[in-house]
Amino acid sequence: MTKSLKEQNASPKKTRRRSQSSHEAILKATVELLEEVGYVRMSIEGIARRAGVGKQTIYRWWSSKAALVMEAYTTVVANKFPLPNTGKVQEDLETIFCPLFKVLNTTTAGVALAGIMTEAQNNPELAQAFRDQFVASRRTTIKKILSSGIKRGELREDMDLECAVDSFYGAMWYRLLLGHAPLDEDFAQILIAQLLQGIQS
Amino acid sequence: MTKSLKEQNASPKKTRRRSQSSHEAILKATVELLEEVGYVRMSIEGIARRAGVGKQTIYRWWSSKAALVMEAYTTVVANKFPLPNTGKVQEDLETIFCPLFKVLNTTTAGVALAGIMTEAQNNPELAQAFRDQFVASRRTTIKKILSSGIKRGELREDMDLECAVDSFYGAMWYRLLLGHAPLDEDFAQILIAQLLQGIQS
Amino acid sequence: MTKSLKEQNASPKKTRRRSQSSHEAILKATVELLEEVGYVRMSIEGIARRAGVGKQTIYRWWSSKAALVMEAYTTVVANKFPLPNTGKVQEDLETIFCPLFKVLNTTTAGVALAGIMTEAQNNPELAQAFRDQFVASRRTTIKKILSSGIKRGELREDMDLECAVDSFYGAMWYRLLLGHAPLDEDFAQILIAQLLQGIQS
Amino acid sequence: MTKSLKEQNASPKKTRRRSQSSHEAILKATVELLEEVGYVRMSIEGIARRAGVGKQTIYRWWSSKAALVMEAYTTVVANKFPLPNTGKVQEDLETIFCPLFKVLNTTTAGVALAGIMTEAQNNPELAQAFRDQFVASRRTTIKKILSSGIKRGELREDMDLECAVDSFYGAMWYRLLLGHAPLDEDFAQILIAQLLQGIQS
DNA sequence: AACTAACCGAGACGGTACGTCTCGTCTTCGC
DNA sequence: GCGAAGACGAGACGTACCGTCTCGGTTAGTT
Repeated sequence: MTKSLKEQNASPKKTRRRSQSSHEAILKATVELLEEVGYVRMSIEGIARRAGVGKQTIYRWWSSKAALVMEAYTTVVANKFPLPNTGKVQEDLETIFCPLFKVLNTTTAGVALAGIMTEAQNNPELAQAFRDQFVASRRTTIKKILSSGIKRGELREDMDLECAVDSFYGAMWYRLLLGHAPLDEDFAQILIAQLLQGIQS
Repeated sequence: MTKSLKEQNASPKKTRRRSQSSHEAILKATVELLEEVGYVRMSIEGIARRAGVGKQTIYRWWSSKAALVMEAYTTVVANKFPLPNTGKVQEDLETIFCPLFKVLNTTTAGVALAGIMTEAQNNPELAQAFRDQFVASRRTTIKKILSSGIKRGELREDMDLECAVDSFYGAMWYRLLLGHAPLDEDFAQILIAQLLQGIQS
Repeated sequence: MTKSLKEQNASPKKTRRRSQSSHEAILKATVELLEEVGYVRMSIEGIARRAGVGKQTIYRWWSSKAALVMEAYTTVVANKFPLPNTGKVQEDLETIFCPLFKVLNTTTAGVALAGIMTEAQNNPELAQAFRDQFVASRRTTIKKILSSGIKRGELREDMDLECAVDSFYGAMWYRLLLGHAPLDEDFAQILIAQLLQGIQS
Repeated sequence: MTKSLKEQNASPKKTRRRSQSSHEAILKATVELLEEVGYVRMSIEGIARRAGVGKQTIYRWWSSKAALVMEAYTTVVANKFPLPNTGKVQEDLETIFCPLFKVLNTTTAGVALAGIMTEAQNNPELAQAFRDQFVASRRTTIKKILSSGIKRGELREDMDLECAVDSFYGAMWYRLLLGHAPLDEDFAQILIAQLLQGIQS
């Protein structure tokens, strides 16, 4: 995600273009530092130093630390979990959430996402971008699965889709941010089962 | 929440004690600034300035900005919602969550909680304190309600209590932090109904 | 006197250079504050505030408050009193010391020098710099005058040059620092006369 | 030197008097810390800590760090060098200055004196006390020796006493504070000889 | 082949806030 | 009522980064 969505410069400019090597060095340094020191301890100055790059080169292309992190992780996390949506609802959901929880649990992706959410609390522009570019597509995936389930008659017609999606992702974020209990595959299965069946006897 | 739990000095110490007026002025300034500028823009220096207090007096009694905010809001939010737990499960849950969502939605309490969660991402000590002193008691309340429901035969015996609690509070935090949809009383009711009944047809 | 003597970078560096206006504003603020509040009451923060400059800009170029004061006064006091050394010893010495005492007496130069000497007591690096860059050249001037006097036969061959110089400057510093008696031109004349002739009958 | 000269309470009050042991512990801690960390690095807080005494107990009886140091050293240095004044001027002066230079050179007395002089630059009250209670008596001693010399015909009648004293003590302080050359007994002898005879051929 | 932007690294700049330190005063309690 | 203990308001310390702003130097496309 670069500085602006309006970057699609209608007129393909004539002069020197963005340095590919700097771009990569910056993203690499970002990922490394995120692992090493965590989100808030990671500074733009530190990234520039590590990447062997001028600060301005970072500010030129990204609007904030979080935008940087978002670019670094968006593609990685994004396209790893393609849409199944072909079998039963429960299986489809497990196909999505089990590996997702595992990745958040065992890599720095969790810290990165938590960092973005953190910064979004005080950066409305980033919050918007995060919702639009990252969260929305993942929510849509779940909604499609649930919608298919409704069509197939597996799920109630009167259910609240948004609320259901919030239940899944809410529980995930809650454990990710609060850390009071493990965010593992077992949890994914129980969560899915329990929401599908309800807890009423 | 002061710096240590051991403050209940069984031996009433001999020297000058904590200044009551400073203590109050600091908490007051904290609440005011939180409303005015938000969590991250609020600085310890600013609080000290506003409270007419030396910085050291803040550092002496609180370990971080978040600890300060936590003390300022813990009591306020905490004891406003006493345990109902006398009727049906659904009613009890609504008695808890409807006013809670409303408060988070319409006052600065939501921003404050989000700030604490934010800082907890990089302050393990605070994270622990937040879980132990704030989150735990609220989770316990819900667990009691659900347990009573199980005893009364309203809820399944084989349900996962922790997972159920995560579903409720997870959805709440998710909307609080991400802000993609309103955290209102309607949402509380739908969330409760849907989790109780499940979404399966 | 900037942070290093090696600043005469034979290779004219490439990046943004030191801001001339900031440099001047800092020296100006230093001199002003020295007059207004005295050496120890003068703080780096205060200088930065007065000069409209970031603290880091001061720390970048000077290692201490004293180094700052030294730069501010070195040139001023230094080159005002060129070497006479052409007539009789007594006249030459008076040409040096009379205006020097007057300046120390009637301007803030005295306070500044006292401040440097003060800080030098606890800053060996500064003490060295002060001796090398400030004191030494003034002592050398006097030694040249006295040496010429010896060659011309005006002064004894067996005199101790160092000790003689200490007698002149020692008396000056003593009155400057202790303030028990005026450091004026009369004193300069008596001091010179008395040391030249001795006090023995 | 205690806080006030008016402390000689004509009416020996009935209530608790100054604690002798605290008084001594404070002076002892002062001397120790002066040796260990030097004048400016020594703080009132540190002295109180070392002496096992409340800060207020120090502030009650001394007006500043320098006043403390002055009391600690005044008696020590003061009465060690009794007035000779019985032989020839040169011998008398050497009897005074040789051991004095040696003490300043080889003990912490030099650092202590330098510290007092340092603080006096920014504490007029202390400066006055230092001149009156410490410097004056030492100057008087020298003046008496010189006066005797004049009476005996050893020294010129038209000499400037003040200026002569400044020459001796000035050179001493100059070497003590600047440290450009040793302040030893050889220097004392040369200084005395040279000032007595003059440097003119 | 020369021109000419834009981009690059480097890092100085005015600032804010950090968390620590010490100051000199104020308050409490025990002896 | 003195003295230890230490909390208090104050404010400077030196550091870390912020985001902006020059600097030359280095690339690419045009021309």
